[in-house]
Amino acid sequence: MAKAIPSRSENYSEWYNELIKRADLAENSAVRGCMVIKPYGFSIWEKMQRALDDMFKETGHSNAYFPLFIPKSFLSKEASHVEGFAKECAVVTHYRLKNAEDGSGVIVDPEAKLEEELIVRPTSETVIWSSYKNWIQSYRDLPLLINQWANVVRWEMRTRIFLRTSEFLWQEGHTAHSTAKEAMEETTQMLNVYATFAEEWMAMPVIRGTKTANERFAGADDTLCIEAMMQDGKALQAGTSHFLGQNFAKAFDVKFLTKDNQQDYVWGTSWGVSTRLMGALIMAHSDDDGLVLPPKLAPIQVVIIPIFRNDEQLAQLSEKINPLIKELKKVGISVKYDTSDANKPGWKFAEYELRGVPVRLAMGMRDFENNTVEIARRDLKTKETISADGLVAHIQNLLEEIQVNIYNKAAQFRQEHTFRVDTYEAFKEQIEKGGFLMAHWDGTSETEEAIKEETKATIRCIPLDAELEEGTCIYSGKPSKQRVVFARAY
RNA sequence: CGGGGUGUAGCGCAGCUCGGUAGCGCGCUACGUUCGGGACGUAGAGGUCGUGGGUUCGAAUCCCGCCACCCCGACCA
Repeated sequence: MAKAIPSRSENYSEWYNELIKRADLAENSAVRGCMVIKPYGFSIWEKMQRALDDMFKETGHSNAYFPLFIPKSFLSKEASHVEGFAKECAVVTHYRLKNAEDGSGVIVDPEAKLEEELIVRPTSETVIWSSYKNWIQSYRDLPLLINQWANVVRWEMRTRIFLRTSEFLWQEGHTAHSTAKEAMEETTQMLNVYATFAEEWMAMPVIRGTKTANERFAGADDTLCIEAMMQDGKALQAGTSHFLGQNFAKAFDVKFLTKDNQQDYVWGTSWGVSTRLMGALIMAHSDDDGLVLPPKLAPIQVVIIPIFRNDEQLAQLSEKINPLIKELKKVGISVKYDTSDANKPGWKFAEYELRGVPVRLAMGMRDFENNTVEIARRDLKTKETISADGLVAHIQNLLEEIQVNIYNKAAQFRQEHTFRVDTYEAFKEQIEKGGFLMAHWDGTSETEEAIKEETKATIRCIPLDAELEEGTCIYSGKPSKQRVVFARAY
């Protein structure tokens, strides 16, 4: 029974939703806009967490945990921050339920109203800086380099599983420094950590850039980001790193004594990536047959499928396969040996393809006698029969090759869908076909707004590594010194 | 918040126009035959038809209300 998922070209968002369901990554929950991340999906997230967490530790950060609830008064201390988040906050007003008198169930106990309402964190700058005030006295306490893994809630009007859910999981780094320069360096460093993670682990090329004032984080002086291209040509912001200046230090009165005994406000950064990366991973590589996972993040890197008619045959095959599994595990490769007789091999082939397992081995009696094994790779959907000798090294190489190949494929796709446009006419025509549009912009919010209004495209970022080039703004004709990245975005 | 759609077995759906005691496919259970690209046979199990009310001898079906979810837009990571 070939139960194909909808194709990308037919209906991209249906393909995305159906793939998530069928690959057993996640499902919608009883609560609108929230998701249940299922074990297979969560194990991918755990792999992401592990890799990122190691990188944070290597760059000197420590994990801590701050509370889910934020006193309402905290949120109003930093003016632009409130403005950015006020519209999407969940508010706790009561602390008790009781049985309804008419027996219709439980109701909120009106007697149990909170003195001060609590906000479910949309992000934690405010609680964290209120703690930092007590933690920091002198330049000797700096830099303070903290990260937390947490859930946050942003009451979104329209949600999309993994990409924009009302509750999501993320990490948020919050650091404090004695100089602006050092804080800016931290901001850049963490952006580079994200870019490295995206490219080396997720096999997803990204553009590093600066956000325009319109797209900047509420409360930041500067926001850096990595932007990736999805297979429908839309942009996805995959991570952000903010230079907070002294904004939160001033709002929460976080001062320190400098070496020469002067009081000064500390300089801050914050940076985060979320379960949105799961959406990015799916949309960057997967195809009409299902998920395609980079080996470095695949929960199962190799699946082994025995082809047998009876228990004796399975036992024979297992005699060969079990030692192989041991060897693979010894070199750190995760293996699944699917001996279930509930489904036929063909069913299993399709199932593991749907789940994006990078390498599949199949061994039947024919192979057993010839000392061979059939090896198939998910990224290219090719297979060959090879000798069972030296398999471990072969698989190691193959996994590395697949990791590189899917990166290259994504990079090539991005290159083929990136266009330099020099007139607004060309811009409007090309934006309908999707992709990144490299165009000159006069640097004003008005122009950006107008283009967004007319074309739904936004400036994804001002690339950090772009060459300077004199030109004129496609919209206003005013002078511009470099091209910026325009795209329609998730 | 606007526009569209959907709620019937675990999942996907038909039945509703024209009211008569609920059906198909997948999945599930048992047994047998199968097993190198989503097998087949036989026998089973499984449903307050989203919810509240109304009309009627009788409602999944007709009428009124409510709720939930999905998709498309406006807001955002």
